[in-house]
Amino acid sequence: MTAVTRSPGPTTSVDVAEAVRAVRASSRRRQLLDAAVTVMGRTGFHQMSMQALADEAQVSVGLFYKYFGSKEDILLAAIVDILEAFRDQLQPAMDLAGDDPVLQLMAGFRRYASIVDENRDAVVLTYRESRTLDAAGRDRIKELEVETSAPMRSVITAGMADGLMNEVDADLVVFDLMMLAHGWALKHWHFAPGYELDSYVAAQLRFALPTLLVPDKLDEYLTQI
Amino acid sequence: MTAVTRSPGPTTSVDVAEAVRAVRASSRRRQLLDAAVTVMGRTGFHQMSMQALADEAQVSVGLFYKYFGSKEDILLAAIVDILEAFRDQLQPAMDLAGDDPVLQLMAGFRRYASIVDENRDAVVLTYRESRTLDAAGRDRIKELEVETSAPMRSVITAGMADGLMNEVDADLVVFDLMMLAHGWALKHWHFAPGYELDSYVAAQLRFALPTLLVPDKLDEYLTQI
Amino acid sequence: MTAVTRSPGPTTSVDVAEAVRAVRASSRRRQLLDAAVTVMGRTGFHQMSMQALADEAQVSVGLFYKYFGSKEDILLAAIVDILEAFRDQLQPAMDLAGDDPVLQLMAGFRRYASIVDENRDAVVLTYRESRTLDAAGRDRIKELEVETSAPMRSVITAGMADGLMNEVDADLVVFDLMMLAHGWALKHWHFAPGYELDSYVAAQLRFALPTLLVPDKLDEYLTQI
Amino acid sequence: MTAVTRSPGPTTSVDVAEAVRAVRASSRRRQLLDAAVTVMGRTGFHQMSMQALADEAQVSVGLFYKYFGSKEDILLAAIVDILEAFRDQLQPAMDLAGDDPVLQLMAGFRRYASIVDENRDAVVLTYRESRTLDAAGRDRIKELEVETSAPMRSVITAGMADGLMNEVDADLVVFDLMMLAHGWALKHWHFAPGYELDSYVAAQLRFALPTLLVPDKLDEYLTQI
DNA sequence: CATGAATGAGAGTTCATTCAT
DNA sequence: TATGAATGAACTCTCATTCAT
Repeated sequence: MTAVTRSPGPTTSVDVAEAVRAVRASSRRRQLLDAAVTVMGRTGFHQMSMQALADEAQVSVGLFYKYFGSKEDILLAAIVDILEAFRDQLQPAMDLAGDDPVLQLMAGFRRYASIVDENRDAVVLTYRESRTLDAAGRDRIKELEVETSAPMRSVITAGMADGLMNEVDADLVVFDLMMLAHGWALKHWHFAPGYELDSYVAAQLRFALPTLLVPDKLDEYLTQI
Repeated sequence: MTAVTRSPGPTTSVDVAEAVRAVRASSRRRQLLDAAVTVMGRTGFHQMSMQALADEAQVSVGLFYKYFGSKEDILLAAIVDILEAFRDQLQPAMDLAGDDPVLQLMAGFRRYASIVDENRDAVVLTYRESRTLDAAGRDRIKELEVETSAPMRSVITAGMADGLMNEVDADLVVFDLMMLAHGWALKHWHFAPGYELDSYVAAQLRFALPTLLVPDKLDEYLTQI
Repeated sequence: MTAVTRSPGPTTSVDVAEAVRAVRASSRRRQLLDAAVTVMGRTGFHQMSMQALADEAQVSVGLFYKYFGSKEDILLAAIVDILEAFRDQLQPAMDLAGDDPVLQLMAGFRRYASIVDENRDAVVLTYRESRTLDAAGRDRIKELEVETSAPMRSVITAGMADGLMNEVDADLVVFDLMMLAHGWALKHWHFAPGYELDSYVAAQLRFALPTLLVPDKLDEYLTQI
Repeated sequence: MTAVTRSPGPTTSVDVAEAVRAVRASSRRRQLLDAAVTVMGRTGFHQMSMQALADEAQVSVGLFYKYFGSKEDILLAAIVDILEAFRDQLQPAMDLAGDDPVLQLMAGFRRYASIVDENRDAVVLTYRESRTLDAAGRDRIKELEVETSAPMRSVITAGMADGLMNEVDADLVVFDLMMLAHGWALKHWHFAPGYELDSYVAAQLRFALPTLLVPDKLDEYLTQI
């Protein structure tokens, strides 16, 4: 399962051999990281032995130590990976929604939730294991989370400036939206029987939009959910 | 720190000596559990060694094994402890708020959030370590969480029946409210600089009430937050 | 094999229970250290696995880590142990030889060599493994070696002052004597077939004394070897 | 650092290309061996990883396995290398000293010490790591050491036969001289601050010659040191 | 009721060695 | 000839658990 959708990056291959090696190395890294997320999702970080991890990835234990400095490094890499996906994919998805701040916000939330859905294990991981990391790792995570929240926050600020949205605490609203999206992973045991991702997103938008929109605008958007 | 406010329980003290012993035993248990929550809050369950735990509680390692069957038992006890506090204290707090379902809901959320505040370590623990438990333990947790949600769910159902509240997905709303309350513990690093518990509760109520109330009722309640 | 002869130390047992525990602990430490020297003598420090060590000492691996911080600590303790034996037992042995500096020196060398003989493994260890230690450990060793050399150096200085001995480089002579004594352990494979400890000591004294004594005094002492 | 001065060996170059290859191979071998001695001198055999060794030699790990069968083989080769230098260079150096057995012995000791000086790391290695080798390797070392001692032993025997030297245990004296020369490497931390190689050699000759020479001959040679 | 010395299985990590390129 | 990615056995060290006192 290679859930994290990553941007390919420009390959200005000066040296072919080196490029090939780099690609192979990078795909190796992905393979290892994916295996790690899978196993951690199944058993948790601490219960995961390096041997079990190696078995899952179908490589030797030692190989992990060529790509990561330590077991904890693997955890950090896995968490940073998913958080970067959030950060990098939110703005583009919102841009596609046109100029309307409300529609942009809705698109942002929808994309956010779908990334959560594609990486449920990894999202749970960010909650479960961030305290496992050292201070530097934790700071990196918090930083990424704040960066991720930026596009949705600015669109709310813009909406308020335009008079489209009520005066709210934009920062709080954004973190609430992110938490509700995380809920799809965190409380999946509870929601999965009754919801699909789409219906969950729709329900949460119906929950959250009323605080943002004046009554007469609300209906207009609710029908578009 | 004995954060969990627990109901005293009926003391049918037939034999004084036995009662004293029971109390001491129970206070011992509390002492040990409090120490466990403290250490786990600091380092996490897996990083906590039984020796460190014994040092924190100022007793020997062996003593823990008189009160708990295993290290994992301690974790389960600590988590169940906090979840029982939620379950047992929500209804009473809501009863004190009178008959108005909206005011009851607000009181319930407020009480929920204040328990979260008093047991931030333990709440984070429920997110971090529930996967550590075996299936039976996890089921117990889920069960308690569902039980806890009952009072708030019924009051919303009642509010909708009375026409006081909009038609919403009551279950989803309750879980959302609980998640937002948990947010005070989970994202404390983000919210603590800008919020006190009271202002956090007020802000979240302003966020959540619009979805529940018809516009003309909304203002009336918002002023009471 | 408990080769290192150690001074018992005063036991002002205020608290009997504690004293008993202390004694037991100290004898444990000796037991573990003796096992370590034995195994290291057999296989060398790096080839010695902690499991093999535990097997030799007939205890569990974990127990070693209650008494020593790390494998390297065991090595340092073993080396320091033997070097302290040299340092502590040389002066007393020399004092027993009376006032004559030459006789004192001979007694010192004889005692030094007999400690070497009783701790051949440990002596070889000091040569083989001192580079294994960290800088602090190596410094401790050098310090002890210099301290050990003090009694023999002063007796030579005294002998020269009295006119009993020729003018020599006292420090060099002492280090030479120590190296020749070490030779009994280091080159045991070569000397053992032809020498007993006593004859080795005698031969080395015959080798070393001529440089120290004027010809007419020499014969007098050589007959006493 | 190519400290070991090695005899070129007979180059019966039938085929030039092959000779070139052989030379290159042999210089490769030297390069690898020198790197090994350097790293081992710095860190010890066991602490030296093949990767560190390859880095030092600026080649790949795999290449070492073209020239040596195993890591232990490298150690053996390094030790044998230095011991062969001793064995091969002692007799020629002594021959240059003329016919006088005493002067020959002095020249032998001086050469021996200077080889020690040029290969301090390697000499320490022979003490530190010989136990690391298997029985066959250890036997090879002992054999070489005995072979090395031969020229000095025969010159002493000759000296005694000529009546130039006192009756001594020739074998013991030679081993003592070698140990004292080794001391320049083994106790370099102690002697280096006060001695140069030359003054160390001189001091040790003043220490050792009195046992060999009758008093009236002694002065004559001491002035030539 | 309370202790803490002792256990030993299992963890993360390293590294000599191989082999396809 | 030379590389270095990959292996996996073996290592040191930790720590939950027990039990004699």
